[in-house]
Amino acid sequence: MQDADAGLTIAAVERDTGISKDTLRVWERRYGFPVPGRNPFGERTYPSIQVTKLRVVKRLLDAGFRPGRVVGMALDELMQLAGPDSDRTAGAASRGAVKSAPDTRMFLDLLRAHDVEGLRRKFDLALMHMGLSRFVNEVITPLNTQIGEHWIRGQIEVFEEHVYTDLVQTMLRHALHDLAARAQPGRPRVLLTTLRDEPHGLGLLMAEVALVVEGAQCVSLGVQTPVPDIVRASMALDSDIVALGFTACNGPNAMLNGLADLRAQLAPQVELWAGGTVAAIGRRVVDGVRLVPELGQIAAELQLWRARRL
Amino acid sequence: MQDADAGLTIAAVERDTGISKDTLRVWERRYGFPVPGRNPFGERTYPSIQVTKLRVVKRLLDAGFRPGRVVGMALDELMQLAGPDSDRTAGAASRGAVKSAPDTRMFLDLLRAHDVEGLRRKFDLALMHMGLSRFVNEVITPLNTQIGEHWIRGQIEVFEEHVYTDLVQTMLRHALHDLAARAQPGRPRVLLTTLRDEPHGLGLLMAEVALVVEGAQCVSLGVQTPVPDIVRASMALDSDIVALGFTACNGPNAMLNGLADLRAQLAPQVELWAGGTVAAIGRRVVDGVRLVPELGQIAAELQLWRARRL
DNA sequence: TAAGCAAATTTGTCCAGGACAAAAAATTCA
DNA sequence: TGAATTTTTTGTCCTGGACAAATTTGCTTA
Repeated sequence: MQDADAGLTIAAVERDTGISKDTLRVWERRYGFPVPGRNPFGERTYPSIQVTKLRVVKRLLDAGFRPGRVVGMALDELMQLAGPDSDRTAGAASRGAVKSAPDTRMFLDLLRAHDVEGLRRKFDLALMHMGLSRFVNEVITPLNTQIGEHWIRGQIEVFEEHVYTDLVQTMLRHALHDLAARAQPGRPRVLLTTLRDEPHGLGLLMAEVALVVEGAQCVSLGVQTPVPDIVRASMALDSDIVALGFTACNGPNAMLNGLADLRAQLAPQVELWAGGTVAAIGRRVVDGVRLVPELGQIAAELQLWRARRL
Repeated sequence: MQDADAGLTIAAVERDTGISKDTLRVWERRYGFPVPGRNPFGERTYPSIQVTKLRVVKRLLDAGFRPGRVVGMALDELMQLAGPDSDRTAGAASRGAVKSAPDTRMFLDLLRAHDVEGLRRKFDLALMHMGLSRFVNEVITPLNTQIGEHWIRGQIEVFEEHVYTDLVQTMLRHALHDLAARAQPGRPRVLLTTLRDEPHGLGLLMAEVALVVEGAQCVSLGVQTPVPDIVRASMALDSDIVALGFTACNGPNAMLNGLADLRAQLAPQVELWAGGTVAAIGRRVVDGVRLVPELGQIAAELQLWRARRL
């Protein structure tokens, strides 16, 4: 029965936005936003309108903007900023949007109409019709790109994105299970995971599919494995390749440090592959790390690996 | 290059244990534990042995002990306290551990021998042999419990737990996909997810299986959905029930606040169910929230719901 | 012009130690 | 014995200062 204007506590805002209490207080001190009210005990209470704005700000930060530039702006300015391709995102985004199959549109429409059952059926149909590889390359990959762009601009609901991710995950794992049942023990043995601060696992799953289809033997640790544990796993499982997934949502430095750390601790004969949105890495090359930015390259890379092994 | 004894930062410990920075500092001040070292910048660095103890302490707190009693104890005393069913935990724990099929042992051995392929095959075999419901109830549930206990005591590698989670997730999603293909549109419509600071999705997946088997129509948002987005989703998808998953990894207060928030914002006719390790909640009851601590209760709860609807 | 390097700025996280409400335990009283 | 009160425990919030790491800016050199 709480009043809409009662406002959220700082802990609630941290939960809702993912911005830490420390950061919320320091923004208030430095940028004059947010400006919460106070309850009778002197504790901050954030009106929901400010929380909304905080959510938009957070999205822009994840897209590469800096707080000093955006925290002070008005809400509608922020929306506008997220709209057209802004200088920061232009590089990665427009290059990815090459050509989306015409029917991508249909899947998106179903998602936005919240017809989950329909979407599920259409996915099944498409998979059956196209086969796994083409399904991943021609449906899922372009959909990911489009949804990513909508996400940046706040043109898609958080929960819509969640529904999509969960659905696709089920599709891919279903396929993986069937493939694994038929798999022959073979090389290379690939260990898949993401670093500690990378919570997105869809790309990883897609990579696993691509690898298994090509006859590699995969073990996935899921997301967010600390570096020392990746090292231990690669030893225990005797892997030939450690494949890491990345997205744009974390600063490039976190990536680079993690990669360098891992490379240093990994046995030298174990290869380290980095996939996903590694555009940011492209500039500064890390020694001993193979970049595989596109799913399509995985087959070729595997052939190269096998050739190298002869 | 990092030393094993370098120690974790306070933020890392918060992530690992679920104990907030504020609480960690105040324990140090009040109980003299933990006693982190300091790095050259005066920042706390927690040796991993202390983090291990903190994990055990956290477990005991969630089971109902009070900090004043346990924070000062030695590690082996704590283990002893945590090991056998202690007075406090007797209720919830022993009921869950009813009888672990003798072959639970076998799965664990395969996992700890890092025989991923073997584990996968044995899982498949067991599923085929027992059927989905029994597989979940008699294999996965006890395995989860056992792995959870090993985990607390540091008797299992992080990556082993990751392998297990990924494997089970694939098994369950494979089954869910097959079920969904055959599903009839029906009631209730259930929306599944976890709150923002709950990253564990296995329990949620198991609940989804249990619900779908009983003829409910499920949409899962995966893990870590912010409260406002859960509300929007439940409206957009016209759900009858919102089901949240919990584990012990977050403080009971975070849960309770999140639940209360959500209940207040959700349409009144939508039921709110909380499942998983809700032992901590049991004491303080939240109005308008149904507690479903055991998977086995889901079928009965659904019957009740259907009866209520007549 | 581009590239390398140093200085300045931005930004998130940490710290200390005080305060206080809510929950739990202990005590008192009927 | 049980209900009502007081005391203790405990988590979270507060202020405002500090600082390293990351980034940008300005300057110099090939």
